[in-house]
This record gives sequence, C-alpha cells and structure tokens, in this order.
Amino acid sequence: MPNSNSTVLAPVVGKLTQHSQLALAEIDALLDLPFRIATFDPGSYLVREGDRTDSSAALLSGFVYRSKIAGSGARQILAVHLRGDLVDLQNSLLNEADHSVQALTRVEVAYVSHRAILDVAETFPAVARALWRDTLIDSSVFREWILNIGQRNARQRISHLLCELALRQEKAGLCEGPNYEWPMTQEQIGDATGLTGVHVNRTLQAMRSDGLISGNRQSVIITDWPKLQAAGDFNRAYLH
Amino acid sequence: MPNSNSTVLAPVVGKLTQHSQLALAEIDALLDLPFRIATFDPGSYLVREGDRTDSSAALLSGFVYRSKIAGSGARQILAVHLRGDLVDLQNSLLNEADHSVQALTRVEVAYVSHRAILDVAETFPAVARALWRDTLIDSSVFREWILNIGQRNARQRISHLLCELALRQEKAGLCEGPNYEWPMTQEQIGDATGLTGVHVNRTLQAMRSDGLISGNRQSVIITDWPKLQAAGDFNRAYLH
DNA sequence: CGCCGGTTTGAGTCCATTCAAGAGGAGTGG
DNA sequence: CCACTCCTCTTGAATGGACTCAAACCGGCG
Repeated sequence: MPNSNSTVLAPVVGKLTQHSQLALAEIDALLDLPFRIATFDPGSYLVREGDRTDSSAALLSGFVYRSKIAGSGARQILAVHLRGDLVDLQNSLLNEADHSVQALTRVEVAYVSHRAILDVAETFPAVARALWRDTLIDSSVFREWILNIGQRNARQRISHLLCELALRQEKAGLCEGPNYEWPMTQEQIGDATGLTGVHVNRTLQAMRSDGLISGNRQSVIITDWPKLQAAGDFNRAYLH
Repeated sequence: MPNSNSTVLAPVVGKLTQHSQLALAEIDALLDLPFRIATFDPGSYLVREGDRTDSSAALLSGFVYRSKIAGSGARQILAVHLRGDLVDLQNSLLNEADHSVQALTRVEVAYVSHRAILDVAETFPAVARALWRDTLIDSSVFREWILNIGQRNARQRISHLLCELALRQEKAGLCEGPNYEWPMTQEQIGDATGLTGVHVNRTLQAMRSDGLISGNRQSVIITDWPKLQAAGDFNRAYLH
C-alpha cells in the first residue's frame, strides 16, 4: 500500500537541487511520488547482486554501502551513501543488479517504483536530466575511487575516503563541526580501500599520532582538515 | 560547419540499440544529429581534465582511453573505448571535465553538440533513456574496475582487462576470431590495472608460457578463452 | 561473569616496486 | 644503406609496503 506525502522525499529533492535546477511543478511531482517506507538493521541487504527489482530505494536516514564480491570471496566496497542518496537508481533501467547494497547502520528508506520514476522523468525532461546528472556524479565518484585504489598508498586512500564522507555529510546537512560519523569497522574501511583490516588499523594509528584525526570508533574528529586533505590528495572537484 | 549524414553515426546507434529498443523515428533523429568529424594522433588529447566543452565525441574508429592524474603524478587509466562509444557524454550534463580523454591509436570521432543531444533526448524520451542507460552501463564497468584493482592480483587484473576488451570488440563487430587488438603498451596496461609496467611484463610472460595468450604487441591471440576467463575471474554480467 | 565483535600487536612472508641496465624494433636522416 | 634515436620490452637484484597468521586485548551487552 504505497504512501504519498509531501515532505518525506525532501532529502532526495534537496540533493537533486544541489546540482540541478528544478521548477516548483517538478519538485512537487517528485515529492508526490508514491513510496513505501522500510527500515533495515546493520548488515542486512537492501539489494543482492543478481536481484531484479521493480523499485528503487531513497535513503532517508542512516548509512549504506554498495559492494561486489570477487571469485576469491573478497569483498570490495564501491560506495557509501547517506541521507538523500538514491542508492540503486541504476536498477530502474538495468535489468539485473550487478552489485549488492547493505546497511551500515540502522537505515530508513523510501521505495519508489521504477515505473513511477520513469513516468515523472518522461513528463518532466528537467527531472530526467536531474536524475541522469545524479547518476553521472555517482560515476565521477567511482572514477575517483579507481584512482584512489589504483594509485595511492594506504594513508592516502584512507584519508581520501574520510575527506569524501566528511564533505558529503556537510553537504547533506548532517553535521558541521569537525565531528563526523564514520560508521565503518576497520575491516570495512579496508574493503573500501583495497587494504586489509590489519593494515588499516596500523595506518589509522599513525594518522592519529600525526594529529590528523582523533576520536574513536563510529565517529571521527578531523583535527586538521587542511592537513588531512593534503594527506588524502583530496580535491573536491570530482563531487561536482 | 556541422555536417549531417545518415550513416556516419551508425556505430553509435548500433551500440545504443544493443541495450535499448529504439523506434525508427528515434533512430533517424539520432542519425540526423549534426556532427563534425575530427581525427587525432596517438597520445593526443580529446579532452583535458578541467575543460568545459560544448560538444561530446562519438568514437568512429580507433581506441581512446580516459584517465586521471594523482597528486603524485601517477596516472590511472579509467576506461578504454572503441568504435561506437560515446567517450565523454557525461560532459553534456556536468560543467567541467573531471578527467582526460586521450587517443590510444589514430582515431576518428564525430563531435555532436550537447545542445543537439539534449534536444533529441527531450523530444524522444526513449532516446533519453537509452543515453542514460548507456552511462549507467559505463558506471557498471567502473564498479567492476574498482573490484578488479582493489581485490585481484596482477594476473587476474590483466586477464580481466583483456577479457573485457576482447568481448567488447566482438560486440562492436570489430573482430571475431581469437585475434584481438590490444593497442596498449605494457606501461599503459599497468596504469589501467594499478601495476607497474615492469610487473605487467613479467606477468604477461607467465601468462604466455601458461598458454593463456600469445601474439605480440598491439595484437593478442587468446589461445585459451575459457582458461583466460577463469584466470581473470571474468563474468560478463557487468557489461549488461 | 563470560561471550563476542572489533581492535591492537608481533613476527615472518610475499607480491609488487624500484632502480638500473641492456636488448629489440621502428622510424629518421645523412 | 647504415648510423642514430627513441620508445618499448626485457631482465636482474634489492627493497619495501602491505599481507598473513595468530594471539591478546578491550568494551559492550545479555
């Protein structure tokens, strides 16, 4: 029984309007999309590789990650998402999910049917462009991750990941201070950066003792943002 | 002086119709897009990181690659493109190029203005979906590359890259036998896989002596396709 | 209190890198 | 036609960043 409400999808509209200009009618059409709310516990799957879905999930609260598994069983985390992100929009046009989506924290999502999304996109070309652009920015982030994993050392990779998540949290209006959520285990940080958990541990210790960061599990304090940015070879241009 | 002709852009239409159904009117609209032909020598830039362009390039012949440079100066190759590929379609919606595009061989491209592309997309929603889907498949390939670089060893990475390029050449109708073009230096293969040229060299030698491949520079013979596929942990699903 | 997932630490190993030099091959110009 | 250059490929030896394996530590929670 799909629901419809004019504020629940606001985080999604907020994200889209960050990079695309939308008219009031277009925003209303998005907010009026029928949706179905669901919650997930940490570790549970929103989408499994190989799934065929008929709706996409918009993240309302919490964090999720996307991942693929290699033949060896090794897991690679491809992206981390937060409030406002459309976590599997690509499945609205691709038949079969090529990767999984899992909850990092307790999350709340709004499911919107592919049909409804494509209808709005067809009615409002500006919405189509906004959604397309959103996936293009996603793509740009993937490219930066390829660079990160392919060409940077452990400290750079971890610093870069942290910079990205911190900046995106600010953009999403989730925080402002030097305090950021980082709800990943060291093992997961390793899977996201192509390192082992053990090596992540050692590298984080070095970063802490060098005064780049402090704070404990689940939450980091970026004590020296310019230095961290330099350490991570971080340039925000790729986030568009 | 833009040109217009009904067969030049056929490779592009061929690629789009591989994954999206298009009506005759839509195909005609694509073929009638105004374009401008240009050729590039190996190594020359089609797009530079930071550029703002007003048109996108469709690859008519030859090979190009996309790349980003890390702060250290290291180069990461992000993707390789061949005939029919829209190599910088993302720039039609993003302001500033976040990576470069360079010719691998002598190439011929058709430039189509962003304006014209977006107009066709607005007139024909099916075209908009086809282009969007095309960029989503691109995205899926980036994800697989993240997995490849992040979780696989040298032999797997190189085998995987080779499998992908071979399969895409077949799909594009560029060849059929066990003979494939591979117009990359070992250094470039290294940049695409996050390895050094020296190690690519040693790994290729081992692969040759294990009977996976043979042939010389610029062109490979895949002597044992099933074995190569296994060696590269290659699963074509991600190419959709 | 005792379990459990996550973090920390140590020691040994290895895959890939670095540095350096030599060989091969294609193209250029005298 | 040969000398010369440049680029790529090849090879060797030494180094090192990250991995593996394994055990101990820690804090939260039932």
